[in-house]
Amino acid sequence: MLDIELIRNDPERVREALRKRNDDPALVDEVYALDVQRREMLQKVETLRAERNRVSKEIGRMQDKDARQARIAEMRELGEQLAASEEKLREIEAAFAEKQMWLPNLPHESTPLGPDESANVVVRYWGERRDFAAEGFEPIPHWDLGPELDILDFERGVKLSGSRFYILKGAGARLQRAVIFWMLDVQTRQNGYTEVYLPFVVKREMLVGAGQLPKFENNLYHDVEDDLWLLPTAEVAITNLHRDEILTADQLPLNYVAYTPCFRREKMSAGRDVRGIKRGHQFDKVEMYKFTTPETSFSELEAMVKNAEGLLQMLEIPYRVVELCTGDISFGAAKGFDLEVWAPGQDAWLEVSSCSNVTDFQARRANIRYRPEPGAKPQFVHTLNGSGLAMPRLLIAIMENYQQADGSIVVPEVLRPWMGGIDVIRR
RNA sequence: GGAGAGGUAGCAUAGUCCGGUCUAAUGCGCGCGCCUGGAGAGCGCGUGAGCCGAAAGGCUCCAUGGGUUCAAAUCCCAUCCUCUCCGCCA
Repeated sequence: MLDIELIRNDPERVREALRKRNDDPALVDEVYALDVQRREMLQKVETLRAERNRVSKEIGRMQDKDARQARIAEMRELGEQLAASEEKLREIEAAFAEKQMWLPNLPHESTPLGPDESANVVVRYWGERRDFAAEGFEPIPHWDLGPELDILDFERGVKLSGSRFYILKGAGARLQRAVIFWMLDVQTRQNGYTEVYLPFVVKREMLVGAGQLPKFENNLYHDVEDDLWLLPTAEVAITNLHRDEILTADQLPLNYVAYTPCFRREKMSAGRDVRGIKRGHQFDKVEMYKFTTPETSFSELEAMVKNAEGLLQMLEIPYRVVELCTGDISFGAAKGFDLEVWAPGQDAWLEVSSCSNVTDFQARRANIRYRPEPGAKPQFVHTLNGSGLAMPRLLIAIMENYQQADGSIVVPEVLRPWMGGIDVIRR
């Protein structure tokens, strides 16, 4: 959500932000017009309410029966007028609130300008890509490696739940568990995050607060009976942890890390990434999240990216860091970086992390504030989220980067304490 | 799931029976000041959030949503949540 003052005072700046995102700037004017209507009607309603309040108190003190009855009759009439105006105000406010929820965050000035992902900027590469030619074999993709090793089962996943579901088996399931446990340990012990275990379903308002609703409704799984929604990312739950709270400055920054499964319908991506486990309806993720002051959010974003990079460095998997352009940053983000790992079996870069500074966008929606100092007026916090890291893709990268000529997979050194003695996954 | 009790501004409580200076009180906490060599204690003052308005000022919020009424923390209905007991259960 944007500050309505900004739309009132500098609508052109907001229109420009939408253009940079490749969105239609007309939305700004619709919101603006509704705001004007809303304030007009609000003043009308409040004037009537003030009158009613004043006279009602008077009636309470009146002794003269007839005069009292006359006043009551007057107020009865005023009450009807008021009810009609209130009804109109409710309608306008609902329309205003809904429209406003479709406005994305303003991109930060440092975010590169561009219409889509082709304008993203690779800011650095890390690690040497393995020279398979020199080793004398062709790397194969995980969708061949996995079934061959009997650690990945596509058919039975589809049997249970339909397309885009799969089964991890034996050392494959264990490897995923090892990666998750290891990442949580690094995040909590070395990077200063507090682990939280969260509900995997949340109420509708939480999705609105985090920015997934109303715009991305078609990507979410939803239990109609109880109006509970499956998390598309832990970010949704963590954002709302401090909903409607006023934090103190010395509590910030708050750093959270959570492991959750994530559920996405992916209807928009039908036909994309159909091979393998890169894009499924269910995946596991360890998510980093920060609540910060406005002054520190951009430096905290850098720190968060470094935290995610550290994991890949310890795993010794080559990756690159991509600075997202205005047309590719997420709906709520002002600035964002993706981490992409090298997947030699497919000769492709896979996104395993996206780190965003959402500034006060979610904080406004979820009403998360802090008091800069005792007695000061509450202000919105800044929030940041980033994967640290996302599962099946990291698993893909491990499988494909650590594969050997005989089709076995070496377990990365750092994961071995969780692998129960398995150093090499072989048939 | 059943029975009972409850949800009031950071926390704890009063107010609800019987609608009207409740414009929501009190204690704790917190902030500022006095006092002190310094701190504590003590004393004094202050202290919810949001919205509209150029300002004066006004409006909203007593779990949530409806309703009754000139007027609702207070009365009525529904829902949610918490606690106690019972039942069931991993």
